[in-house]
Amino acid sequence: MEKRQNNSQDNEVRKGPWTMEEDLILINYIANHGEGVWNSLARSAGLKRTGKSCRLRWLNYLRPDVRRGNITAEEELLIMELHAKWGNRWSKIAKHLPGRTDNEIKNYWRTRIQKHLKQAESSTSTTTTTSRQMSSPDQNNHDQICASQMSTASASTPSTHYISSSNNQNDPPYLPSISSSSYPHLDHHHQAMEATSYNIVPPQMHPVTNDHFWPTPDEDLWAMQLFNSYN
DNA sequence: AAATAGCGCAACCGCAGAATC
DNA sequence: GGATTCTGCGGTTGCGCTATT
Repeated sequence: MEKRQNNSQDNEVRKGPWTMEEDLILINYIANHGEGVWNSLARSAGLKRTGKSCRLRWLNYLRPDVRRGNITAEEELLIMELHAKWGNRWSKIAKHLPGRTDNEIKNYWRTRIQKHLKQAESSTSTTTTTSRQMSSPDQNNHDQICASQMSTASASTPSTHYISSSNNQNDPPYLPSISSSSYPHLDHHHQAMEATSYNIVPPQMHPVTNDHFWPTPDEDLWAMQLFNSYN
């Protein structure tokens, strides 16, 4: 079936890194109208981006409950555990790691865990498992590797069940957490800003994750505060 | 100090399934 | 019921930063 390109691609469509102005437009628009219907959102907001691009930017980067900063040991364990169970179902795995995005987990897996597994493999195994299986994992082999890694990891790390996973699978736990390191990631791209310029209620320490978070779950408020802080 | 390699991550792409017309 | 559009997912790429030579 021939798929037509999105309407928002009919005109000139911007690609590449998002600018501060684009971020602000998107944040402000979502604060006022909510998210969803991304193609029309992109058009209505006046963004020269595809709906897909807007969605990705929002979900992976701008959303107020996105947790930034290092993956903790507990999170890593959980990722390995869930990956052993489900394979590369990153979005499914991400639902059990509040504030982490599927993209982040996927990247983390590919850049860190896979590397560690590879190293462990090369030091402990001279047999049949090939590096190709790691770079393009066959699911069964992959799960076996993960499972063996899990047993190793569990031996050295207390097998705590991290994060209060929601009882309801369809209702992922909401932690309105923004780690303090989310400042630098914005600064990195938008040099004009400094953390102190946000003028937002200071973050508190989350009792479970030991991460910083804002006590209000009000995303719109967060977005509006952020928006106002630019002006 | 310059060149290069490696790494991390944001963003893009293609595809499949769902939703809508 | 078929065509079209939208959404979400997993895989991949490319760029910027850092470490190493």
